[in-house]
Amino acid sequence: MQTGLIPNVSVDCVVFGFDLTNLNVLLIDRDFTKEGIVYHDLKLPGDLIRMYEDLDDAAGRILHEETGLSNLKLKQFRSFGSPNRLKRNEHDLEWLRQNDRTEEHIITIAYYSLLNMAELNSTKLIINDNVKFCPVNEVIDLVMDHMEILKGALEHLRLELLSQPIAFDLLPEKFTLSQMQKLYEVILGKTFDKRNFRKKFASMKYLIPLNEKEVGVAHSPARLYLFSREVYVKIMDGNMVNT
Amino acid sequence: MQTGLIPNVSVDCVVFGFDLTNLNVLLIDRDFTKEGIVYHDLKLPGDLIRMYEDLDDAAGRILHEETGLSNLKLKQFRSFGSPNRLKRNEHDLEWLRQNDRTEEHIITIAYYSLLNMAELNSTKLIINDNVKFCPVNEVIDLVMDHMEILKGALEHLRLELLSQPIAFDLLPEKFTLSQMQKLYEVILGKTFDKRNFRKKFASMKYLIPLNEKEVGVAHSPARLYLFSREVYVKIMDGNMVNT
DNA sequence: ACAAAAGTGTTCTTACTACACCCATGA
DNA sequence: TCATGGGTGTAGTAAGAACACTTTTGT
Repeated sequence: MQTGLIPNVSVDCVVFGFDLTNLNVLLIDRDFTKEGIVYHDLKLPGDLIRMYEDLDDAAGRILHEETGLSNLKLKQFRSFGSPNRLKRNEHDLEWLRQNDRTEEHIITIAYYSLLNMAELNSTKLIINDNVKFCPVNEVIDLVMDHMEILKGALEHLRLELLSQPIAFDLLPEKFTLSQMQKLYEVILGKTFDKRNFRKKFASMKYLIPLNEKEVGVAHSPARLYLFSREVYVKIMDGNMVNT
Repeated sequence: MQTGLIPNVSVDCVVFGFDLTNLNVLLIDRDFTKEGIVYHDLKLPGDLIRMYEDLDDAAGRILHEETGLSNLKLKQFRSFGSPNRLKRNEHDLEWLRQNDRTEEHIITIAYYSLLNMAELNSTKLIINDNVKFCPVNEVIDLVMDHMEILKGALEHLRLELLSQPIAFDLLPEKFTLSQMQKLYEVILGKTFDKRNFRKKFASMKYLIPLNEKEVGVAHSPARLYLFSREVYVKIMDGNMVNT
């Protein structure tokens, strides 16, 4: 009974973060030397899973090991198993050669996760200095098929945003409606009418207005809101038709 | 360079079929003898994939090998990788023991596919007589975690039905609106008002009414319709806001 | 005083809901 | 002639889209 790594199965994690301006994704620098020149290719956090390890557990463990982040909700969204997915360009081939891994066929299960960057420093820590958030729309090239995985995650994120209350995982605990609108605009890539946007969400009972206002802004401070998951769940249970 | 099977990665296929009355799923009889008694456990089509084989290709190949069906659109919908997913009950354990596979940890990529049973006999063939369609709501027990996979596929099917034109993959080429309504009712598990249902779909330009009627029914024959994927694509392209 | 964003209503159009009867056909 | 499903319209309600100005605050 072997208990090492499974050589053909990995997980990769797409961690999105919102800094109230841009949508960002967590990337790792894969250092790589060829003919004396150091290249800094970027990859998603991810690695082979262990024998007898649950997929979701593996995703959490690997993300923690590579970045220091923990307690994130990770959700599987797709698998990638093309036999040449590791060999997209010359850098990939060279890296595989140097690590003696040119004959590999690895199937990866891709996960995605959402995190609010505004509260990152206080509660969560990123350990390695080769780990960083990059604005999604500035990411133009990643290692292997990681660009495709990122695109898949984005697509998935857009669909989820329209049907699930996931915006609040990307926002600070207390947020303004303008911040929320900005989030929707950045992710969906279009603008919304302010009045219609506010009217729509004002009708949602799980958005709790606080008697508190923004501080430190150079204009009229906006009201802060809170997302109540309890209220959300209550409403959804009521809507359930299927027993 | 080994080119055999990957021992830790499989695909499983959930093939749904509609016979104008029930939603069915394709199952395979896993014969299994214990203490002289033959058990007929049911499983989904599925097997280990080959080294250097694409996941989608593997799903098509394995489904063809086990059932004879070919040219189905297979779509990946989720992975299952719990370390004890193969050992759900005593039958599973005994089967694994007899096949000397008790130490396995297999990650499976689950696929689903839709097929119209009315035209099955003429264009597609099922080769093995241990393969059969069973009404989904009569399936109460499957091998290993296949029940969970089936439930996941059903959930996925319901969501897709509400947002994609997949009903037509389950219907004959020419169909009546009542057949279509029946399909929606069976899959979504609720009934619809006939007038509202017809009004809604009458407004969809990609449903082409024919000057043709049902034959061989013991009542007033209904008009037949056709789904035009060209028109559907044209309409969707027009709606695209994202460039 | 000015710059920057907060906040607020009305009208129109479109989609969904509820609901009941007569008609055409084959047996 | 009867049983079976085919086929049809209206009125009410709810949700989304378009559209512009005044107020508050910090600098």
